[in-house]
Amino acid sequence: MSEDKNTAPTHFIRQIIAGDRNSNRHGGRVHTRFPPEPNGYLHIGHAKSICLNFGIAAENNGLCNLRFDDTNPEKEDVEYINAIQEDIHWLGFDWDDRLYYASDYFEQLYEYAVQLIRDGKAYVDSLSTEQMREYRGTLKKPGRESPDRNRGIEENLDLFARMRAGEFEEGKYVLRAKIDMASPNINMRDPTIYRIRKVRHHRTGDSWFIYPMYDYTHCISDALEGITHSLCTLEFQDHRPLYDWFLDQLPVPSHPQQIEFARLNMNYTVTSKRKLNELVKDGHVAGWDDPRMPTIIGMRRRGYSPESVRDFCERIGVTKNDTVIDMSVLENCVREHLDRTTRRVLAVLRPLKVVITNYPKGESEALDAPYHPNDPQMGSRKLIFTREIYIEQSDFMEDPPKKFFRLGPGREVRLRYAYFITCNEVIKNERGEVTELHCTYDPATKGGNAPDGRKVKGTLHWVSAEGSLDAEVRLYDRLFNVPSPDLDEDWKADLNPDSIEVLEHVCIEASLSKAQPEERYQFERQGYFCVDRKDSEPGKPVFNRTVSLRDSWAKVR
RNA sequence: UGGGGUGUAGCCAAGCGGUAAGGCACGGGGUUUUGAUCCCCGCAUUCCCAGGUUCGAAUCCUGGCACCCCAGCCA
Repeated sequence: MSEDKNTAPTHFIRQIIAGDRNSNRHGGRVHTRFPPEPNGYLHIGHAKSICLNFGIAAENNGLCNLRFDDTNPEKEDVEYINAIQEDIHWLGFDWDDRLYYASDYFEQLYEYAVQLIRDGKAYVDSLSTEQMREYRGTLKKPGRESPDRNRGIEENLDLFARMRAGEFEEGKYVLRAKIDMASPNINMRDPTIYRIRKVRHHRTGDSWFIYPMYDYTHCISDALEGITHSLCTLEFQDHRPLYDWFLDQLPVPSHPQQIEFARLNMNYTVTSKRKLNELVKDGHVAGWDDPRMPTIIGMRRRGYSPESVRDFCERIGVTKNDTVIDMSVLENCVREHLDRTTRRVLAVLRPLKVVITNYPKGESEALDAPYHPNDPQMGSRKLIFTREIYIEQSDFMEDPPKKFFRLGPGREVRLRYAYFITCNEVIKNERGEVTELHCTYDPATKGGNAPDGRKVKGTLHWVSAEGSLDAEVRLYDRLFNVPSPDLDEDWKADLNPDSIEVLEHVCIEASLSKAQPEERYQFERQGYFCVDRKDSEPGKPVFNRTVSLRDSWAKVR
């Protein structure tokens, strides 16, 4: 988080709440809720809502509930209920003992519905879906009243009870609120509040044959929980009159205020549960936690820190504007946090053997290497230097172009924290591929400093060829706590940079480098989350040694 | 004349009648044992447009224009 905010960051919701506390509205309380439907995994868009809801509550000494909006059993599953809770915790928020389910209120909701019927404010309708659409009118033309609209109260009561009892097939009847078929707001044209669904519910099992609709359920759930500020996205603005209508008709314990804000859109990123679901179901990705996914768990696997995501949500602000956040904002948050919190290690992914010809055979020495270039507090570890080492293949060019700063024939570079070395001989195989380099080192440059003050343009990562490579690479596992392949057997094969596992290792360090967008992205294809690396032009090497975040992202197949 | 929203830089975003914050991106320079980090400097005479009110307008008024959302027995 950027704690150096000199000006108090603000947005219209914070202002509204400050005003409400000031005027003692809701008794000065602030109580929010995060209400996901358990029909998929949480993504970056939800993170915005989570940070907003839990954040607003914390800032105002209030509370934030977690409530599963589980009114549509057809799409929902316990798998999601568990995953969602883990994701919220990972992000750093907690609802204490305030975990609720809309389904907890089914009985109460039913009683309220009966009350609406008694009051003549709801009726059982037998119109089919198609008929109802027809009767609803259009955006510009008012709707017509259903023939069932004036059914007697007793008959409505009887029918509704029998709907609950499961006497009717799906679609036979619905319960509708009796409001205004001519309303310019289509949501007010006698919205459906209960439908018959003979589907097993993940929590209530087979005890219900009817399920309440969102509009009816959400406002009442909020009211029952004593929510003061019900924050939701812009598309629900038109539903607010309905939200208020239900609460005005019923003897609910409180009347929360609904406040809408714009949902998050990010370029190159799909924030649609439906589409993400499709990617998983159709096998385009390995799962919800595939590192390419913009899900919380996907970002987590990529090595993003929760602090970064929270910072991102703070930086993008909260407004009613339709916006598309540039991905670079998120990436900057990740880089910024990782840069100051992660320990560095040296790594070689595609090894090229280097023999230090003037280094005594069989000898080795331990060199001190700090874990962070700018933070001595992080300590250091010893690197074992030997006659044979590996460097990154891309750190050597036999015929280097002018802007290439690294190793080449006759060139001198620094091995980080070790010595200056000069390349004297290039060994090739039958196919003409470089397989080994013969270099000499300057013993006077131990630690990487030249006593005579001479400079080198490049500083290379390296790793001893004698066993310590594993040790150094393995540091990633311990440092970043991510699963990794077994590097013992054949580390060369396992270090295939096209594999997701390596990607995860690389991501950490990778996140620290910037990249040119043009080089990195290809765009969303057909609305899918599908980002590929645009191949760099043949013969035009990419000099930035650190694999970039976006490269990594794209390299996964 | 359906209804509901929104227009401040390439992308976000403060601003709430007193003379355009900040971040990302970008460009230039410096430090550097990661081509990283870090540090400087630059980046809207103008706020969708046009009128009006005012000593003074991004802020108030009038009229336009553009974009987004709504016709599930989804949420």
